[in-house]
Amino acid sequence: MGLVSPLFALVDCNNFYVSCERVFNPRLEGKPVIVLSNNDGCAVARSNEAKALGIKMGAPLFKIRDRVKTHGIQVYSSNYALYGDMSQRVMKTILNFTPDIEIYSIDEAFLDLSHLSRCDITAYGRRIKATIKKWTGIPVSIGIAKTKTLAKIAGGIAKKSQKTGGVLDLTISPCLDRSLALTDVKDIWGVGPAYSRFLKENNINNALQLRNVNNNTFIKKKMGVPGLRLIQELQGISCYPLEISPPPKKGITVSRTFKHPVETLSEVEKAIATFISMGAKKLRKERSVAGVLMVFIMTSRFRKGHQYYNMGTIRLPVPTSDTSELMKYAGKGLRKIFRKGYNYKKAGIIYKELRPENQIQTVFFDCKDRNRSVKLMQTLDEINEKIGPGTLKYASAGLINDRQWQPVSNYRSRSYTTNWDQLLEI
DNA sequence: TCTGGGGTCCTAGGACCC
DNA sequence: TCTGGGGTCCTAGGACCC
Repeated sequence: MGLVSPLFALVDCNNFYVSCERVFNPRLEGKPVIVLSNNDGCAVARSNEAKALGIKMGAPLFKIRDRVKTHGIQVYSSNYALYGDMSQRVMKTILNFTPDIEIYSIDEAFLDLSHLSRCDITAYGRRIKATIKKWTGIPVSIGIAKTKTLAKIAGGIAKKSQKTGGVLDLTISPCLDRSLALTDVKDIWGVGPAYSRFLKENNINNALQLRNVNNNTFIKKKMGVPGLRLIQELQGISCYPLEISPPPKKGITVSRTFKHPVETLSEVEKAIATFISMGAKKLRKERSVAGVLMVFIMTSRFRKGHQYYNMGTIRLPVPTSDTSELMKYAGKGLRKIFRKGYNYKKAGIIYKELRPENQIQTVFFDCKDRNRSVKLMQTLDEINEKIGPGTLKYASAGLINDRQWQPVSNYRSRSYTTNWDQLLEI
């Protein structure tokens, strides 16, 4: 530690969701393809061809229907079972090269390459890229640099520039400055719309200009401590180390936008009950219990006029991951915030103050039989694991066909890799 | 009548990420 | 008509305490 100066690589899957669909449907190669968010709402992944047609990230499907039609854009509902499984395959492939990997998101990983001999770094990157493509079918770009922020910039250029062949090492300085000058501030990791506007108002337009800023207090005032770290990272001083084992989660959220607005308390109750159950399952998978439960409901933020948003917070007497107990409290919370006369478009639950399940302190007057509840939940999870999700559930979540709020996905591909009934046919 | 200052904790909101 | 979901961190301001 500390003897070797750090060297990071960022492995970033290209248009990940689209690439996953292409692995199992090669006819999509070379065609414009988009993958939609929940409820087939917005485009959340676009192939290069779709980007070239001007389809923006997050564009609502109903606004791009005409282009979809005229250009024959291939449309897919998101298939998270497939993407999650493909992600695992990519990460396992990387682990064949080094154990020092931080899985940063479903389609990105940081690698620590500090201990590698510096002369053949780019060749090493190319081997990783070729192996991932060969073993999983997923194309990736790789950026290499002294800090994570610089590796992100390198990866961004590697993805766009044909010349790099998908791998760019920015440790060599003339190349570094040129790349920074070519990087718009809005494309820097950690710079969003607000900071981008602020920087441009002050004539800081690219990453090189930001790196060379000498008035730190003015940055600190507007962008806080993260702003200062950002500049350091651009200067090659690493502020964000590799995090090999992920820190424990601080909260678990389950929320959905309803395709059709929901008016009645009983409909919202069913949705909330379902979210409680989904979230409780996640809690148990993490071997955690929640100390605080929050319930929220809201009307559409795109609608003019009467809006309503509210959140109910409930401190649980004893932290728990028991579905029926959580449902009881969620119902109370919901009834506190529910108002008649609104069209609700979205609702959700949040579990907070998570802690390991083996650290619960019971209160003296706790009358619930906790051992029995733990056994019941284990049985429930096992049955749903074996026979299929949703085999056993609580009646309060509603029966399959009376859920008006339930999501739609009209363009779903099959779960090629995770469901025996949906394997690829040849 | 004159009425301090420092510390902690909590929460809401803003900013960012994918 | 139709507009995603799940996270993190930081900061400012209020409540409260001594």
